[in-house]
Order: sequence, then C-alpha cells, then structure tokens
Amino acid sequence: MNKQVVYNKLKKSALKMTSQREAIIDVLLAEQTRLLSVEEIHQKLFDQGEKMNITTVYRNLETLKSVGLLHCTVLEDNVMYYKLSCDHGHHHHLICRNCGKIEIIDYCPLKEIYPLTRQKSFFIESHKLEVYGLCKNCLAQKI
Amino acid sequence: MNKQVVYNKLKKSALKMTSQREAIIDVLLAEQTRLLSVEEIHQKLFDQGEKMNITTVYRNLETLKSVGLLHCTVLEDNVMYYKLSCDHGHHHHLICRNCGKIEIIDYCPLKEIYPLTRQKSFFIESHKLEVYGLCKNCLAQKI
DNA sequence: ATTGATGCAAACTTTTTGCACAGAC
DNA sequence: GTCTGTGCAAAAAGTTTGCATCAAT
Repeated sequence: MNKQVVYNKLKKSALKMTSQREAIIDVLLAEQTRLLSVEEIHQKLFDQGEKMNITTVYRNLETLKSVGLLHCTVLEDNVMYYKLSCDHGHHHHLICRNCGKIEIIDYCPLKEIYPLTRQKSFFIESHKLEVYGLCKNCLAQKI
Repeated sequence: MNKQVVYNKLKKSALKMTSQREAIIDVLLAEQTRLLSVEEIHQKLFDQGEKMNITTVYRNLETLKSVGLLHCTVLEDNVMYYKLSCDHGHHHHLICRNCGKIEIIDYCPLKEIYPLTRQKSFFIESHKLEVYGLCKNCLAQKI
C-alpha cells in the first residue's frame, strides 16, 4: 500500500486531507508489517511532534475503516489493533504476540470451508484466519 | 460438554460451587450452540430469577476461562462472546452474525499453515479460524 | 476454621458524542 | 461559501478493584 492509493481513495470518497489525517496515514504507512493500537498510533504521533487529540485518531481510524483502507482485529490482550489494507488482495496473517509483527500467509482456507458450509446450509459472508506465535526475531531472543 | 465434566474440573482446581456459579454454568450448558455476551448471560440469569451482581458474572467467566472451560471471542460488534469449551477437541466454528448460533467446522487449517511458518521461521503457538455469515434459519428469514 | 466467593460502590479504561470553531475544497 | 474535520469537555460503556461479609469445604 502506498500513499497515492490512500489519497485517491479518500478523494473519491470526498474526504478532505488535513495535516492530522496525513500524519495518521504516514504512521500507518510506515508500519505496514506491524499491528498498532490506538494508543500506539497516538503515542507515535506525539513523539513526532504531531500532537493531536486522541478523539481525532479514533475518528480518522473509523473513517479509514469505512472506506476499506483499514483492517483491524482484537488480540489476546483484548486491545484493538489496526493496519492499512487494500480492498483487493484478501489474505491472512501470522501475528507475533511479542512485537505485533505480521506476515502474510500464502494460504486461504475458503476452498476447504465452502463445501462444508454448503452441506450445513450456512451462508458464508466472511472469515478470519489468524496464526499467533513468535516471529524469527522474538524467537531468537527467547521471549 | 456436560455438567459433570465442569464440576470435576472445578473440584480439581479447588474452586467452590456456589449457587451463583451453578446458575451461570447452567446458562452456559443450556446454550452450547450459541455465543453469549456478558450482558446476555446476566440478563438470562435475571429472567430466571437468579439475580446476581454483574461483577459476579465477570469473575466467574474469568475463573472458568482460567481453567480452560470457556472459549471466548470478539465479534464484529466489538463485544466479547463466550461459550463452554473443553481443553481437548480443538475445532473451529461457523458463526451466524444474526443470532449468534455456532456450528463446528470439521476442518482445521493447521496442516496447511505449518509448512508455511517453517519457511518463515515463525513459531506457532495458536491460531483462530472463524467463518461468519448466516445460519439456515436466519437465511430463510432473509435477514 | 479456612479460604474462596459475593455484593456493593467506586475507580478505571476505552470509546463516543455534542458543540463551537477552524480549515480544506 | 460550504461542508468536513478538529479540539475540548463531558458522557457513556465496559470492565476491574477494594473491602467487608458470606458461605462452601
């Protein structure tokens, strides 16, 4: 995901580009292989001198989510985590429970699941597959 | 899952059986094919005349979870949902977004995922697969 | 008798809302 | 100029904690 894709999507949705929104998007663009909580995003912005109200962070994440630019999930700690995502290119992730690093899994279980749901007359709308554990680095540090 | 399994597990963990705990377990036993939120559990107890503080519900769910008798997950509405589960018998679910009904999927993606994580040096600890949609009944009602 | 469980109230955390004002288009 | 976005304060929602008391073992 690059800046232009995000900008085009916002433009198409008649959303304005403000300095706050741009800063939030920059943080997300810079951490595309990591899940970030609202608190982490707000803290990173703060550290970069982009001091804004956390309400603004919440509202922008909601906006980005509503136009399909953001993926989010709740991890074991019951905290919501976010990352940029494109509408197209459905995929699943490995998630490091220590550092939040994510890697794309080149596998989707849909083809296995679909036949099973047919026989149960269950209408599939979406699915989630997440694998939790430790990434190479955190494993090496024996965390 | 039946009452005896739950009771044995609690006994082994030196946990006492109180009327409140029993009522909570009964609600969970009666709804083993449905995910329930804390609010729903509390309301069902209330309707049955088992009026207890919601703090007690929270504490008991935490207790049951800590001994491995309870499975929980956060759905699209950002609400935590619970159901009884046994330690053994790992499996995944179809979840109806309308009524919360769940059905077990007779498929686990672990064998497909494991080779992929080996080549990435990712150490798997756990995984989650959930399929969301509409069950037979809710589909028939065109919800 | 001991130790875990409960009720109540208060605190805490996370997220949302209302409103006046600012700023992008 | 219009309409969306922001900051601030307050509220709401969900969950946890401290403590005195109760009750299961």
